[in-house]
Amino acid sequence: MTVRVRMAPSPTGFLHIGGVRTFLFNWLYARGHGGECLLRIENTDTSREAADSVGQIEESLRWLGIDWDGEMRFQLDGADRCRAEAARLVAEDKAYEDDGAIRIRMPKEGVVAWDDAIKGRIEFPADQLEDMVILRSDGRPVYNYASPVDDWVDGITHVIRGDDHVSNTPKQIVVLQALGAELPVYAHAPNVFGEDGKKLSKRHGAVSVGEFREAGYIAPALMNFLALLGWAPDGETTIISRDELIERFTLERVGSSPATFDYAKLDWMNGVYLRDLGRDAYADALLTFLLEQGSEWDEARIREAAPIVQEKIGRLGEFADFVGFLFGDVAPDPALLDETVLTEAATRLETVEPWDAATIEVELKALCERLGAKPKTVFLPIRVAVTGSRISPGLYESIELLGRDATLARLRHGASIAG
RNA sequence: GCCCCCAUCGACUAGCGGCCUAGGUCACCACCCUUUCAAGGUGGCUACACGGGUUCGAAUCCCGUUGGGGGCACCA
Repeated sequence: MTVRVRMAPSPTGFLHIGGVRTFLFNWLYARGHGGECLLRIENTDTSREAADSVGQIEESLRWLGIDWDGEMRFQLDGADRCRAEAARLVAEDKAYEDDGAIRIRMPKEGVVAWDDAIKGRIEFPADQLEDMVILRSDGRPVYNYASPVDDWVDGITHVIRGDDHVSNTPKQIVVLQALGAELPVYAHAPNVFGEDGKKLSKRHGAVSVGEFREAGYIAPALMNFLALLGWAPDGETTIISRDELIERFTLERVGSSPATFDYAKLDWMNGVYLRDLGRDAYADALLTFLLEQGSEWDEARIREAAPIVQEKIGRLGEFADFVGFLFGDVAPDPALLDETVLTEAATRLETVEPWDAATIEVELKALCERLGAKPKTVFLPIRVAVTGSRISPGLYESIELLGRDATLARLRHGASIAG
C-alpha cells in the first residue's frame, strides 16, 4: 500500500511554526516511504478565513523546502460529496435529521479505540460521545465530518497531526466506520510550547514562518531544528541534513510529551549552518535576504563585507548591526574616544602601504608600543571611532574595507569630539 | 464536572529490567585563545515529580497521588 499523507492547514492566518513542525513530520514520512504528500486547506469555516493566507502558506512551505504532490485542495470542494454521503447515512439509518441539521449516531456502549503510531493505544468510552452534527442546517459539512470524508476520498493512509486532535479522532473514526471506509493510521504529535509551558504564541517570540525568515534564519537550519523538536534519531545527533532526515525519520521515534521551543538553540543552530556555508553561498544567502528586506545597499559592497561577518553573526538579520558602518555614517560615543590615540592612529595610517588588513595590523600594533599602552586601550577608541560601536568585525579587516579616506576622516573626527 | 494525553538536567533529548555512580546537544559558570564580539578549546553545574507495588534487580513494568496539556460546539 502506497503511503499517502496530507498537510491540512486552516487558512486563518500565517503559517504557525508548530503547525509547520507537524507538516514536516508528514512530509518526512511520505518522502521517506516513497509516498505522496498532499496539501489540503481546511476552509470549512469560511468566516475565519484570512485574506491571502493560502498564498502565505504556499510561500512559507516552499521557502522551507517542503513540497506537496498534485494540486492544492480545499476542503470545501468536497462539500457535495459530504452531502451525498450524509444522505446515504440517513438512508441507512446511521444518521438522522435534527432541526434541519444531520447528526450521526454514535455507539452507545463499549469503546472507540485505535493504535496511535506515536502515542500507542488510545481508548474513548463510547458514552462520552454525543451524536455529532455532520451537516449544519444550512447544508455545510462540519470539520469533524468533512475531514474524514476527504481523507477517505483522497485515500489518506496516515493521518499525522497535532495532539489537539486526539479527542476528535474517535468521532472521525465513527464517521469512517459508518461510511464503510478503511481507517487510516493515526499519529498524534505532541504540541509545541513556549518557555512557560503554554502553547507557543506571539508573546514568546516569532511564531510564523515569515517572521523567522525575516529575522534571518535560513531554511535548512529551521528544518533541522523543527525536526528535532519532539523527535530524535538517537541520543547524539544534532546537526542532520534534510536527506538524512528523510532517511531516518520514523513515527515511532516521535516523543509523546510536549516540547518547548528553545529560541536560543535555534540561534545556535542557525549560526552553525551559516558558518558552514561556502564563501559565495554565504554571500548569496546574505544578498537574497537583504534584497527581500528591501535593502538598497550596494551589492558589491555587501559581497565584500560578507566574509568578515560570517563568523560573527548567527542570524542574517544581524548584518546591519555589524557592518552598517560600511554603508553609512557613524555616531561614536565621545566618552569612549581618546584624542591622542586617534590622532596618532590617523597619522600612522595616512601613509601605510599597501592598504590591507595585514599591514594595518602591523602598523596598529606598532602604535601600541609607541604609546606604551595595552592593545585594549588603544583598539577600543579606534574601533568606536571607525565603526561607531564597541562590537564589530575584526578591526583590521573593517578598516581595510572602509578605505583609507573614510577611516582617516572618522579617526580625525573622533579625535575632535573625544571627551 | 466528565473524558483523553503527558511526566529524565533550565531547554531538546538518549534510555525500551541489569551496560546508569544516567549519555549527547543548547543555555549557564570558570579558564584558555584573543584588538572587541563571536567562533574554537578545556573543565564545571544541574535531572529519573512523589508514594506504593512487581522483581534477585526499575529511569525503564503496574497502581495511586500531584503537576501540566488537550477536549467535551450546527469552530477548525
